[in-house]
Amino acid sequence: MKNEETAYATPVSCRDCRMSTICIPLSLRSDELYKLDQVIQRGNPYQARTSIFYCGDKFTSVYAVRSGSVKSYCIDNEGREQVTGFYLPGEIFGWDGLADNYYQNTAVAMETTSICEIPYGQLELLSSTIPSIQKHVTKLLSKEINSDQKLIALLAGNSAHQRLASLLLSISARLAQQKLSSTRFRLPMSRGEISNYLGMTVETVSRAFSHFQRKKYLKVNKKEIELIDKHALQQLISNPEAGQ
Amino acid sequence: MKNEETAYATPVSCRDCRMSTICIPLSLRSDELYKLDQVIQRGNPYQARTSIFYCGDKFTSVYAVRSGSVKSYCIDNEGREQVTGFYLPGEIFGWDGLADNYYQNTAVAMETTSICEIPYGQLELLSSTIPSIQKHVTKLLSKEINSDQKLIALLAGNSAHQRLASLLLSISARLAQQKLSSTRFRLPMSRGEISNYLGMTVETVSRAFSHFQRKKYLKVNKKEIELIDKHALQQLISNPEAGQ
DNA sequence: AAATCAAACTGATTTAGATCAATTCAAGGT
DNA sequence: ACCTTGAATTGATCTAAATCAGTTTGATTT
Repeated sequence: MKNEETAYATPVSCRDCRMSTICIPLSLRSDELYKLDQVIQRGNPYQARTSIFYCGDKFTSVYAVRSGSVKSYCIDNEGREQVTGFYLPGEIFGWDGLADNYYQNTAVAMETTSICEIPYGQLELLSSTIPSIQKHVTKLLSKEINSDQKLIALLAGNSAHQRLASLLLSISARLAQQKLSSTRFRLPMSRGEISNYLGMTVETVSRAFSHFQRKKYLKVNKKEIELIDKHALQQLISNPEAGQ
Repeated sequence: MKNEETAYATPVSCRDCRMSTICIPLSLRSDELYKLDQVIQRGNPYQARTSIFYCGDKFTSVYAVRSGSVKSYCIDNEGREQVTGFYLPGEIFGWDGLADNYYQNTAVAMETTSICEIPYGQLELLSSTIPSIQKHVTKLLSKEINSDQKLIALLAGNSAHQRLASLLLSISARLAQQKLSSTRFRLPMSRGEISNYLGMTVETVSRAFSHFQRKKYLKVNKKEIELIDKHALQQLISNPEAGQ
């Protein structure tokens, strides 16, 4: 049995979890919180490269990343893997299984990752008696739509440099939300996963990193990133001429 | 006052509407259907190029396309229009406003279009007493996620020819769902809107159409399309070498 | 009917990013 | 310590699609 008192131990309840503002509505009364708490499953951490669910599995739950990170991907028409999303701490994935009761993507831990499983049937039951939970679930779904549409716009309308800059700033902002450093971080994904997600090749990703480093926008060392000039990266996105 | 008896008149109730299997859960009891019916607004048709809502407007409603078609777009970082979706009869749009109560996109009628407005506040109220409506709403949101993710995969992993072929087959399949011809149809959008949506230029779209026509996959005459060899187009998507 | 204007198509040229190829580097395994 | 393996980087070349530059067509106005 693991020691529940240590910093990295699985929290006993949602109340102890620093993700709670994401997972649960802020306005939950304590008796309601208790009910939600009973529903959430806190399993052992997933090792790197292990799947949380597979494309085609029956939909049972949505999942919240507590620590670590997850990628979701599907197999495209040509039989190749296509990355469709990266999920960082505080983010919820698995909604894609809801429409027709089977997951449309495979979800894989990119590193050692601990995850809360939220069985959807029970969440639905809870929703029907606690309206604020229902509202929150709907908002989470809508947020996933918004972020997917931002990615669509990014892929359809931007250059390779702009896409990578966007991804880095997005990761930075999402880490900031979790009160983690927004300027120094370790990318959980490989160059190959980045390039696949952004619709380009590994070589182009690598060259873009080198370019940004030469321009002193950031420092790269393999997966370690230090953002030095976020403003310049922002400029690059809103004006492709910026910086040469 | 318009004649409600003619084929193109606004239906008096959801029961008369051939879109009803999309808008409402199939299992609705007649008293429940009556309640939903009371909530839905059936306004006058929108003329081509008129907006249903603007990006930044306060979120009030979601909308179902009854006839005609709608595009949604946002203004990207460089100030240019970026098309994020096309909506055909039977499809529902406007979910993007749900997350933070303001629409993230502008929705524009691409031709004369009649639309049912579903005020979200009232839909929410109805959902809380009729669980099957709640379930249906959640499924619609999840479907939007699935189709957005398919587009992400398309944009990130496919060539210009493959993207156009995918769009054509997607439109074909969606028309078929509405019992309309899946082989002969009129594209509601311009070449410019297609190219923007698919992340390419008008010239490339035009050349792709010409190529498909030379290959006898289809016949094009401006916006009129006749799909001759759907199988070949399908092949092209799953195997880029197919047909040279 | 002539003039205007925008959408669509086509050809010539350029280029961003893909592909091909080689090297470096770190992590495990024996 | 040495070998193997895979990820990442860098360079050289190639190509799909962008850009630039007309031309054609059809719709709208006068």
